[in-house]
Amino acid sequence: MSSFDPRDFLPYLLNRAAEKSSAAFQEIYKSKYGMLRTEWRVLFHLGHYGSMTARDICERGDLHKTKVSRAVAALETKRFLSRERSEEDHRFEKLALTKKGRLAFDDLAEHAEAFNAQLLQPFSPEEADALVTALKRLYKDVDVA
Amino acid sequence: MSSFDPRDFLPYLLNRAAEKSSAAFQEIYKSKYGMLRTEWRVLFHLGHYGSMTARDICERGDLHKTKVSRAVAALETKRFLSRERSEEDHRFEKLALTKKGRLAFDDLAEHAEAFNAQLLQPFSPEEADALVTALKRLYKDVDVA
DNA sequence: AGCTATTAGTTGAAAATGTAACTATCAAGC
DNA sequence: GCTTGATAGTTACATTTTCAACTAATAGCT
Repeated sequence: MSSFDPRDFLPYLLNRAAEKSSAAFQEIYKSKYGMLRTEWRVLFHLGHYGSMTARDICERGDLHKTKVSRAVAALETKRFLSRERSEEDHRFEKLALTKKGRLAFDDLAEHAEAFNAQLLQPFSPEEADALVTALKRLYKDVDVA
Repeated sequence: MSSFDPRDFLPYLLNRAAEKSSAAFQEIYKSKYGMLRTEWRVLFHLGHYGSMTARDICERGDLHKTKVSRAVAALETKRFLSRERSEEDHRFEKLALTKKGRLAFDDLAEHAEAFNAQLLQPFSPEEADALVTALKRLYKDVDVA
């Protein structure tokens, strides 16, 4: 038929690659730690950047606050993180990984790095770099009124 | 903290870009035709490749059959497509766009192409090409046991 | 022909997500 | 110090998605 191929449609290509790679990696944190996607993301942010508030995670991770709220609650129940109300401003709560959370993060971060490397393996360093840069740029530029 | 940055994690970068670009484009088919994401995808496949079965759409579009089943039902209700049982094999049904469906597709395909071009605008033709190729390759390579 | 395995597609229940409304706390202006 | 408005986070409800079980039809083996 006519027109341009749906399989060259960027949102479609992105979704496909995102979904498949996320699903593949999910196997790991799901089977080892019973985590959901959002929980894994929250864990990763806390592990990498250290203690912060839910709001920070929303911003940094581009996650909706309800998602984060639920993920935090779940992670707390499973004892991967703990909360502490801020003294100065009682609306905030500082989130921090527990020892268990830290261990899980250390383990998963290694897996993540290896997984990432594996994904990028077919590409040259320059290609890999270009891809990452392009994805970031794409994200930034989307307003497209 | 330590380890590699969660924001360089490819599944995350992909998800982010996918979600944002899909959401942006969704505005169009949602407001104009009241379609959902999966419905739009089904429409696009049928419009571009012509009549086919639900199964074909699943394969080509990498969509789960329940998603397609429901999207097809919804599109049929809205009179964007019609079904016809195959004579030879009664398990199959051939799906085809109605006139209304065809009009919607023609319109949306134009929008899609423009949207795609806009997404790729910040990139040089070579970069754009490299990106598309990389996304396809990425998708293909993911098994990563 | 008759039994078993596959395949196309649907459906129901459980899980996840998104939207919007809500609570609680703080800030600012008056 | 009181009112209005913002902000952090939660919750309720509707919509979607996923998973697994299901129907219906065909294929293949004996």
